[in-house]
Amino acid sequence: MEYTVQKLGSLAGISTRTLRYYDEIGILKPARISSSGYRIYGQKEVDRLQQILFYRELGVSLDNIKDIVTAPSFDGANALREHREKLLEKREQLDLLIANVDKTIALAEGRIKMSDKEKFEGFKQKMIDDNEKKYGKEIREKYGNDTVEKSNAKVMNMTKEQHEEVTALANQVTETLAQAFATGDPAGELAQKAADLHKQWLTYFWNEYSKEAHAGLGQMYVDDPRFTAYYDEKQPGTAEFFKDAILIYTGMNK
Amino acid sequence: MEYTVQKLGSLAGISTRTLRYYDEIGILKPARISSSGYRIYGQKEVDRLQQILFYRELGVSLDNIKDIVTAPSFDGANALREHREKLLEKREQLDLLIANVDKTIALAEGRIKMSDKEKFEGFKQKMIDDNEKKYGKEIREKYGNDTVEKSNAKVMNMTKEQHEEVTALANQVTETLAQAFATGDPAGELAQKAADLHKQWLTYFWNEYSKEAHAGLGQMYVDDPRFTAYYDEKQPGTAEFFKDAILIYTGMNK
DNA sequence: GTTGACTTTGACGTTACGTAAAGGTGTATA
DNA sequence: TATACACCTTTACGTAACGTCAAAGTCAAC
Repeated sequence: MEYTVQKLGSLAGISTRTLRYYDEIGILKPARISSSGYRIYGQKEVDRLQQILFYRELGVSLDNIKDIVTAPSFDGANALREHREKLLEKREQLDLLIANVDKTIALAEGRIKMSDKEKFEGFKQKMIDDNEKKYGKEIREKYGNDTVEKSNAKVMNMTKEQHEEVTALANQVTETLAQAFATGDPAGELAQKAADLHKQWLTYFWNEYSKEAHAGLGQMYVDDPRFTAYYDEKQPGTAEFFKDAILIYTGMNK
Repeated sequence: MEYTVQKLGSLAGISTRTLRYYDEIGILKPARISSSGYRIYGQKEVDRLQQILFYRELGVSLDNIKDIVTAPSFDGANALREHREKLLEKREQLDLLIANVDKTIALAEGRIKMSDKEKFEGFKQKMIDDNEKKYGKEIREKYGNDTVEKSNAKVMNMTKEQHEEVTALANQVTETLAQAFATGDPAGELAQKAADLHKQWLTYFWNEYSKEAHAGLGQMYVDDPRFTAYYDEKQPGTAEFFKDAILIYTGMNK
């Protein structure tokens, strides 16, 4: 399939001027020029434009995009995976912002108070950078959880301290579970510790704890696809593993 | 609390030049000018800057932001709610992009094929607009679910058709449940229909269906805070209601 | 009283295009 | 065959939201 500027433009949702500009700065040159001087784009160019728009969406400068897509060692699949990572980060940033808006609405309605510093949380990339320095890459996963928990805290009307404890516990569960999964033994010390942390976490939400309900929840982690996806995101099989660990922990594994 | 340019700048994560620019275009003027000509900002200015950055984050031009925040009839709380709506939309757009990246990775690995048109899905606001026209506002909720299901489909290695069926079913469950909740009767026709649709949905993921497991899952929707938050998002109490409906449906309500 | 970190007002530079001007091309229709 | 009209071209200036100097005044501390 061959495209002129307008055809490619409307396909990709961008202006013809943009395509000419991309030609000008050498980021996307047409496959060939027709006898009358028209720009003609082909399959390769379509794919490349897709790449360019991906990165543009992320806020990467065209200059940098140029480096990325023209690098001879350009590994498409790998670049996409990195790209995906960045999109996920951006979504987390967005979640923070949304949480901030929720808070601000509550503030406007006089339900809570906010410090000046808090008012800018979510805007600042800085915050995330700081966390990255402290905890390294895995903080991203945590932040995802954090955001989820934050929204839960809202539903649960938790105090700030309670919420922090709960978040810390949830992180510990995730970490311990990941370590435990590496051992492969659901009856092992780590797996049992994960189950115990999970119990502690649950007591924040349950009025009374029972082994049966805990075991049931473990089973559910395998039965409900949403949960399976949640736990298996990093390591497929984690949900199943966790279920086994909880069944052993609660003594319901007969 | 009073702030100079740098103090306010570092608080909000922006440059001093930006603050001076905002003064210049009349979007954020300092509370007063010190005897030596320094810009001094107060509480009102902090709050206003927060508003400005909110809208900036959304991609609103400073010109439009000016109209928004200087309007005498400016309803802060309402503006925030609209803002929140837009952020949620933006997140959905992001989810689309992520889905697209996932697809493209699959493409790169030769697992699927994609049309040129599909390659630009997620970039184009147009698509979302089209859907809005067709289905109205509630599409947003659906899209949220859709995205969730999409990621699950990936985990489950579904075919495209299966995925579509599952998504449709999930939407029906949500809709029927919402209608049923309005009746207030978990034993009523609508609630029982929701439970039945939920069963159908589950059979896509479960190898064998049992009333006990289904009832257990219903109970879990109340016990696990993440699920409660999920179902209660639109209407608090929905999770509890759904649990009751499922217990009645499965005959396990004794 | 002199650093050094702060502030001020210009003023020009930058990115990623938008927009208009002036003109050539392709093809359907009168 | 003319002409209408939607397409294409290059050239060039305009723009938004700042970044980045430069030159000069201010403030607190040693």
